[in-house]
Amino acid sequence: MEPRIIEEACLKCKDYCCNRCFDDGDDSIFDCLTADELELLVKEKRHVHFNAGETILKQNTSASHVVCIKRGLAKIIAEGEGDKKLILRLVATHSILTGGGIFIDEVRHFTVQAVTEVECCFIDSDKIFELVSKNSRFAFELLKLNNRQNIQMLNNLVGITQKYMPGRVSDLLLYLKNEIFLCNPFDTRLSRQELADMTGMTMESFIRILKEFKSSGIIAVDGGNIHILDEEALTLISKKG
Amino acid sequence: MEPRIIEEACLKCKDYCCNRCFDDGDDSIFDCLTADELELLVKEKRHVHFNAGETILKQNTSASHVVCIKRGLAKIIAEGEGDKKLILRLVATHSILTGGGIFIDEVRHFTVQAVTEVECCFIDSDKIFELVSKNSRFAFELLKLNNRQNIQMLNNLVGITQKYMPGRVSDLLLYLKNEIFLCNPFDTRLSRQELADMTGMTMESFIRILKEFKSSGIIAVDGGNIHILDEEALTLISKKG
DNA sequence: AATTCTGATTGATATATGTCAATATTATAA
DNA sequence: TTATAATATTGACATATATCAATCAGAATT
Repeated sequence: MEPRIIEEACLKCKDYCCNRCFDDGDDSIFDCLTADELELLVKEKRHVHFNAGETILKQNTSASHVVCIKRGLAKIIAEGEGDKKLILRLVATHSILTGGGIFIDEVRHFTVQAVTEVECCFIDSDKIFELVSKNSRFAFELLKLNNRQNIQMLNNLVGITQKYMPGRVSDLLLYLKNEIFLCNPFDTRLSRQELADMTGMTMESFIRILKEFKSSGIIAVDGGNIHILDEEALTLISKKG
Repeated sequence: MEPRIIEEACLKCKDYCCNRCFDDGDDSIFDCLTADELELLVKEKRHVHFNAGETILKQNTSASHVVCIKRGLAKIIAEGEGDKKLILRLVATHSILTGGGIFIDEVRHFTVQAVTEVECCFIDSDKIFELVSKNSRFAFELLKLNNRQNIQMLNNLVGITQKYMPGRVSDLLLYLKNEIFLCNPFDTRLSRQELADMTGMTMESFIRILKEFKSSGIIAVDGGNIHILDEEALTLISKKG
């Protein structure tokens, strides 16, 4: 992949941003843009740094920007009535947050909070709209992104409503390993409370299941560091509910 | 809105199809199409009739078509392991089903089943793809549709995970009145089992909550016919969880 | 080292919800 | 109409999960 004009522009604005910054894993949603379009997108973007724990986007505020996570890990939280929260998913390096409803009501339907230090870019939603109407391949990519999130949430919904706690914890552990950290002994960087909030259960209950798994020899746990020893067992537990 | 060429074509194929057939409530997703594009879309569409109970689309089959509901009521079901099912939402006259993952894996992630008699059109997905790349306004409309479903599912997820049964039943009743049937004493056409499947709870539990509401004077129930007497009370119960 | 503090763990108990079985009601067929 | 099945309702009971309180471990501070 040859470097693009945009790299130059980014060097100019001294935030080390490049097209990799907009790479969503295997195939970037921004790959289909021309140099000019990419330039348009990035020209007035703002590069922002967050410390762990800081709120990047807040639920119920107006969704005027799209955020690209350049480095770090963040959690997406749906806040319910009275403290109750559900962590929908994590977003890692090279993810794009189109936000809850930028195409509908321009209101964010969830909060995004930094888990580690996070480097990200804020891009004006208008720019995205402009590109959607200019470049249909880009629109297609956005549809794919949206679709993917839709399916993930569907699976989440079905899992949480139909499975017992061990099944849900299994799903979480497999998700962390296979989709977020991509390595086996992985360091979650998340508290027990946060992990529990990803499964829709209490911290205490979560800990109990984790303990069961540990004493069954399915996993090894040391603080936030989790090692999956028997992935097959987890898959099985996930299936049977 | 002046009639379009397509009406003529439809009279020809004798299924009374017209551009209204693609009207998604207030603003049609197909409004932005030119006559030629609409023609392309509808030319090879097939009009299909389903009896109540019949399966319109089946989960895990390939998503080669998009379906427009022209008349009737259908339910969208996420099938889990072993009989377990969750009814995600209902789709009524003038809805469009882009299907689970037409933009990703071309696999359907849910089943759609007719509740009443249903008249609908099957349109080739390829046609949709073609239009997305030809007409960016259409792509934008699809993004909106997708986004709306995403938000609805998010609210559903939060509700089901964070609310007690009375709150969930309240949500369901308000949904049925305000978003599906749009009138107050409404005839659900759904069995108690199906209603329960929309809230992620057991039929027996659902019936008990319904009975409580009835004896509190919040609703009146006669078979499938439900009359909301005190909507404020339901809203309150929904809020407090 | 002692002290505080925060997060993790464990235990005892409460409760929301599910399960199972019995009965009532309505729909369907003969 | 009677007979038969399907669905709805109710009750008694089981259990998954939450709640509350206590203890423990490690980090941070003094």
